[in-house]
Amino acid sequence: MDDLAEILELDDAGNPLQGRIVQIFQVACRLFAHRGFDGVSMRDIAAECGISKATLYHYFPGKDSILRPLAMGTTKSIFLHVQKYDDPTAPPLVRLRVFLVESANFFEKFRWAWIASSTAFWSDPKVRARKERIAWRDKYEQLLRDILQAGVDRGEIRVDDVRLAGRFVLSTINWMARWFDPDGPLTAAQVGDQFCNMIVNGIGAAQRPAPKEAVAQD
Amino acid sequence: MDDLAEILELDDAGNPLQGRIVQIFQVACRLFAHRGFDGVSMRDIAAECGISKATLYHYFPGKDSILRPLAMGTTKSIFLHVQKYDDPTAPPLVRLRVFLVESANFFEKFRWAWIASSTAFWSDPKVRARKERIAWRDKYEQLLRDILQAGVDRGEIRVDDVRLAGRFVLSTINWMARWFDPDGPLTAAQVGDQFCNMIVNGIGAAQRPAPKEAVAQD
DNA sequence: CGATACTGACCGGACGGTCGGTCGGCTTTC
DNA sequence: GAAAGCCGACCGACCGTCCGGTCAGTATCG
Repeated sequence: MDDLAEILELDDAGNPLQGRIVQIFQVACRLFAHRGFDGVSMRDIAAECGISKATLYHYFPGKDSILRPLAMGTTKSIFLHVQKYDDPTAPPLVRLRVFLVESANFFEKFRWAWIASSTAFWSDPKVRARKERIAWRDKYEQLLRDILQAGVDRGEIRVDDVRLAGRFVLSTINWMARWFDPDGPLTAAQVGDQFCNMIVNGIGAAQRPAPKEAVAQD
Repeated sequence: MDDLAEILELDDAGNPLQGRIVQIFQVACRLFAHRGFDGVSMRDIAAECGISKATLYHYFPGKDSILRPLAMGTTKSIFLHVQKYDDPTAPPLVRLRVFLVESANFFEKFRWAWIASSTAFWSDPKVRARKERIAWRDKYEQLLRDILQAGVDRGEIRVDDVRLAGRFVLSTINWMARWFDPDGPLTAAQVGDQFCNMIVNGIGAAQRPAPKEAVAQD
């Protein structure tokens, strides 16, 4: 189960979140991930938590206010997580690998929150906490672009369009939410690592060294 | 506007679909793509078509029966479309490029149907015409894997795991639905083409020839 | 005692879906 | 050729259900 307390904001007084609130977040984001925001009713959440719907409203003023911290916390935390592991002085290809592997690690650890958060983004383009959330998302994407640009500047990465290349890289991570099976043979980090190999070296076999030699492995 | 008549099944008598039915499909899939299946009511669809809700039910027995042919038609048609352009005797790297570019072309032409269809798949994993639809989806993915495997067998593609590589390739196409702007500077086909460059050659600049030389260009 | 956790009953409204019926155009019949 | 029969397109009104959300009240606890 995702340890959501790590990625959720503290309450107004700065105290850690109460158990019941964390439970509601956990239940809600698991349900949102499976059935989508509109497919989950407040009754469902309350029942799954073993409390009445009125009690749910005792803790949350509305349905949106359950989703918003989830989406916000996830979007903000993945940036902070990846940034924490990024060493701007390291070789760009190493930074790129760290970016991918740590994004995958975050995805695996907070899988339900990630999925709930991305479907939320998708299902409702109008009002749900867009601005601040998009700002964090942009920082995340910008970090990737910075890495790519650094690689281009150093002559270690060759792309025509850094923005397009950034979307190319993010596609592979973002789409994992649709098919990744935690019980499958590979961990998310292993998938991120292999994706990085393909991103950096390509899958073509034209005259070039074997993938292992092209970039540092851990 | 998507020309949905191309990808939708004919009626029971084999006649082309009536204008009103096509209109309903077009309106519905545009709305589904924007707000999600659950975010669109039958009233919305009827109002957008300029008819009453009762008339809508005159043509369709239920809400699901609007979505199902859309999702089915899209999933089936993209396979048929890509297969039509695939030449199994061509070099695998050329076939891969055709696969990507034609997938992108299909996406651009039937953008709303594609998006509506993929959100539908997502929002409800239970009953909505799963079996047959998944069968077409599998054929589409299998065609890509066949291309990759052919490349591996000929020594023109180097991957550890064809299935994982297939997901890698599909990620880039599937995620386009989330960011592609038809009014942007690139056509979908151009994006697919550039993605193919990155997939085949990688973005690393390690000692290897320039992308243009590594694979045939049209 | 007051504050907090909690509840069942309830509300207005939107949902998917149904029903009885109107209307204009096309056949059929004499 | 016109009356009769028919049919598909269409509509307003309505149904039961479930939604998000509210509220008065109770149990518990420091």
